Amino acid sequence: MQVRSNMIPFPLNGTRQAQGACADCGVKSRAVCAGLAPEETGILTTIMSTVTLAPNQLLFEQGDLRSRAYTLTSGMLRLSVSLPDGRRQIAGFVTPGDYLGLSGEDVHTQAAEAVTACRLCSFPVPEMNRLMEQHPRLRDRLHELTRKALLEARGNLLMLGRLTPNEKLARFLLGLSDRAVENGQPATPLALPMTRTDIADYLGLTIETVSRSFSALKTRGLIQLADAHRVEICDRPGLTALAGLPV
Amino acid sequence: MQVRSNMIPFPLNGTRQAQGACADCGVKSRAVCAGLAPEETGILTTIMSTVTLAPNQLLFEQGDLRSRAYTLTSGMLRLSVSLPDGRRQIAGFVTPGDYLGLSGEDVHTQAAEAVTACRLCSFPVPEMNRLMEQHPRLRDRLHELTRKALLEARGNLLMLGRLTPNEKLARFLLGLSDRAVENGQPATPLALPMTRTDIADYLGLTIETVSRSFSALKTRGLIQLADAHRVEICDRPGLTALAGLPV
DNA sequence: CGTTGCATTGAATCTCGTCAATTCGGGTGG
DNA sequence: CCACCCGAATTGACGAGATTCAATGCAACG
Repeated sequence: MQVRSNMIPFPLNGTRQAQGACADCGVKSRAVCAGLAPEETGILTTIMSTVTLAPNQLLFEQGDLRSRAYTLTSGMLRLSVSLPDGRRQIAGFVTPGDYLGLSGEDVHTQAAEAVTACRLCSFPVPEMNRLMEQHPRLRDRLHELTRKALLEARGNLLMLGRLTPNEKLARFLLGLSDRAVENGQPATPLALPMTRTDIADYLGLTIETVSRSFSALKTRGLIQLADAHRVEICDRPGLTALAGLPV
Repeated sequence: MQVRSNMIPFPLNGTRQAQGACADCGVKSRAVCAGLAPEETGILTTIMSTVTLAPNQLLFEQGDLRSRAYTLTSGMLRLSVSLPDGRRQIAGFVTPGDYLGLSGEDVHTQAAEAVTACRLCSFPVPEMNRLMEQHPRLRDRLHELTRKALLEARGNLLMLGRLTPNEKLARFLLGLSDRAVENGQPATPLALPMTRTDIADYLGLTIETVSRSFSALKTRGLIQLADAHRVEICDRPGLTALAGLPV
């Protein structure tokens, strides 16, 4: 059983404000927006507002009514499912451009919390649904993102069920690195904004095992740790092989 | 490391034949077809053919080109991902009404094999895509099924990462039971057509641990085994509590 | 009636989780 | 500026629990 970091309920530090500037948005090529024709780029603006979150702040909780959908524009979130006794599984880390609300349920089945300070675009669900009907490209884009999310979730099943701790960590680091590249950051050194507890809950391990796995990868010369939250990937092919991934 | 059952490559026992009878189909209320208006029910027939599979027969393999989509009408399939060294994770068991091809990739990322004798409707992917464009309801229905699949996959993450073997087995049995009910069968006794190896690869365990968990649930009076493939659920609330699921 | 494949059970092993101590780094206040 | 404190991460020792290895049981089939 592990102690969770103090959760800050949503409206405490959150701010919402109308904002019309999609033009200079850094994630528009990867986000939902990417599906829209040039003349449509503005349609989301009409129903959109902006949210900011402080680290560890809760965006929504398991069981909350889902009234809004979101696109993360900066920062990182974690999506998690918890059992009554406190065991927690992190279903994924949300990086800029990702959309929250793909599974489309009425009530949230997972919680979303900020890992780092976050900035999001927020859309009311009913309006979003209306826009989807009116704009086929938006609808198709969301469908496409849902399919990708399904592929990713299924890939994680193999990881959780059949990989060893070292293999899990290798895969985790490579996945984060790929996402960093997608977001225009270098593949290495890699920032690990989340805590060891988060990583453990993502990989289905304990923080101690995660820490030992970091040490194991270091010993094998695959990575180096500047500090606990900054990894240098020294041997990417080696890491890839360990992770059991295709070259 | 575990030995796999002998795989039979696809065209060996498979048969394909044109068939026009959706009218008396037993799964049309749960399958893709459920999204179609009465006058549209026939549209799929025009591009459809029928496939039958013998137990353990391979429908497609990881890496195969995805040329067809399917709806299972009877029997059971397993979807699995394997590592080069033979470790395998079963992503899910496919029951009647389920659709194969939701994630929409060009190349299959998982294998599909028959657990029992199966009967499927088969659709060429290009024609299916064309139909989706022409029939919004079909498209929406597939989107809806994709969302459900995403929810299920995410639920399985918690199971694989954080549940104990007994809890995993309890959840597995309850899930199967629920699906049996959806397909018009009694909630108990429950048929387990798959092998212990399949169950182990689904739950991220070994066959021995699966077997011991069955024994543990028996000892606690939660279930009874007529034989290895037929379970009587004696204490559903008890099982539900053990699985950590809401009542 | 022997063979074969699968499931169960037992015993030994080992990995990972638990508990506990130590280190490290960042922030605060004197 | 430094001492102190606190939370997080690392490391070590130990033990529980799952895997591995091995033996037995059981049912289907030729």
